[in-house]
Amino acid sequence: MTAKLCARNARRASGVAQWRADGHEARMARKKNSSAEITRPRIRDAALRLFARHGFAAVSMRRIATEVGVQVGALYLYTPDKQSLLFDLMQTHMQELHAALSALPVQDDPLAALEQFTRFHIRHHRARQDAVFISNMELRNLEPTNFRQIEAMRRAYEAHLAGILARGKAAGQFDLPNAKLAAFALIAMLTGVNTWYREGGPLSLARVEEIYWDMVRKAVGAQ
Amino acid sequence: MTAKLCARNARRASGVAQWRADGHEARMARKKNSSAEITRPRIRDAALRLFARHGFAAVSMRRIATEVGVQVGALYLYTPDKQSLLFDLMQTHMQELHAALSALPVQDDPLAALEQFTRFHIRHHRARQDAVFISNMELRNLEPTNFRQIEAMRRAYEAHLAGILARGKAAGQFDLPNAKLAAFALIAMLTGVNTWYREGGPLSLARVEEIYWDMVRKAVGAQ
DNA sequence: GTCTATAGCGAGATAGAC
DNA sequence: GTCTATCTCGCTATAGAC
Repeated sequence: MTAKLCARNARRASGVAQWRADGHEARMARKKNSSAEITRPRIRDAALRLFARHGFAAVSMRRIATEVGVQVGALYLYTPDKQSLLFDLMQTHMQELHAALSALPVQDDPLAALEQFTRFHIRHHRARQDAVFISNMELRNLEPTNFRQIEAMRRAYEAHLAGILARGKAAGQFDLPNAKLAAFALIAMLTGVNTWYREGGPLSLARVEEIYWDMVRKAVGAQ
Repeated sequence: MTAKLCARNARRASGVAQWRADGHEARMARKKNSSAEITRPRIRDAALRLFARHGFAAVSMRRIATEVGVQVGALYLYTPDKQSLLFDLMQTHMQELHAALSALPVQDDPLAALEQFTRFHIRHHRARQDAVFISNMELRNLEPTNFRQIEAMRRAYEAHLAGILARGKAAGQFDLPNAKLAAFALIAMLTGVNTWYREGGPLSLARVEEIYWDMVRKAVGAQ
């Protein structure tokens, strides 16, 4: 009984601390709906991290709830079920990826477009390691309808790169046997950075970008 | 009751068929220990396929048993627990990978060695898609001791390629900023073939080998 | 909006009959 | 070597109090 009360108090205290960290006045935590506005992103953050670390099937709703600091029943105020939570995370990730890609300046020159894509891919994926990991690993845990939606967004992303490569090939700037395969190969190569790169290692991300861009440029036979 | 007997008979019949397929006389199925010699590999095969398709955490021992055609208790004659079954599959895969790599003829020329490695990697991994998938995806489900062993074998494989690249760089045959990163990049790229290649597609595996070797050769700045 | 409590199910693993 | 039966546990999801 005593232990349970202590846990509650600790949870509430950390909730207030979070509000302060977000730059709000502490008293705003009392406003209507304020706890929901806190809890929803905290559930998403906890699920993202736990799914990435242990895998969707290995993480229980109880564990997510514990991480957030609520009881398991409270999670179902924010998601109808566990599957929807996974789909929501993956869909949001893919939507952000496409939005960020669309926000890049248009490059008429295929070589400039390829360099921009290469650097963008490394930076964007590096900054979202957990979401990338989940989106690559948990496709098989999506129900068919959900799978098709995510898969379509993946294909569109690959097609974007394949388009750049095809343009460069048509213009005689790239020397490529097959633009589509090259797109697959390059994306696999670039996403692979996430498997070994660690903050604080011997190489800066800027240096990694240079090294990978060097390999990409050569691989497509540019110049 | 009737249904259960039917299932049993079907199981036994298929067991005998397996023996025939292996080139043994049908009556050898009666020999001492013969069922164990059948059941063990069938458990491994079923686990390999199910883990690859649905993920380690999502596959129950009951499901593996059903696939093999035995009751769940029988699995524990062959593995002390589920974790050991996963580790055994991954360890066997890595050991076979190293054995196959060691069996390749020695190539003094770095370019010849790189071409041999590229073609070997694509072919070997393509022929073992389920084991490769598991070995890449289920590392996080290994207990720490098991993880360290598998991880060491992975690093040794990467180091082999990095060694080829470093030799070629030292000899002035390759133009590379960083041999170790190039090894990571090339392995990610080559393993990626498994994510899209399907038997019966428009490209033969031999053609895929050519296309990827073309990209690898250019990426390392050979010649 | 969150809690407590629980329904209903399936998991991993083991014991003992045959 | 395999089966049947079972122990014990943890899971997803829901109901109803506050």
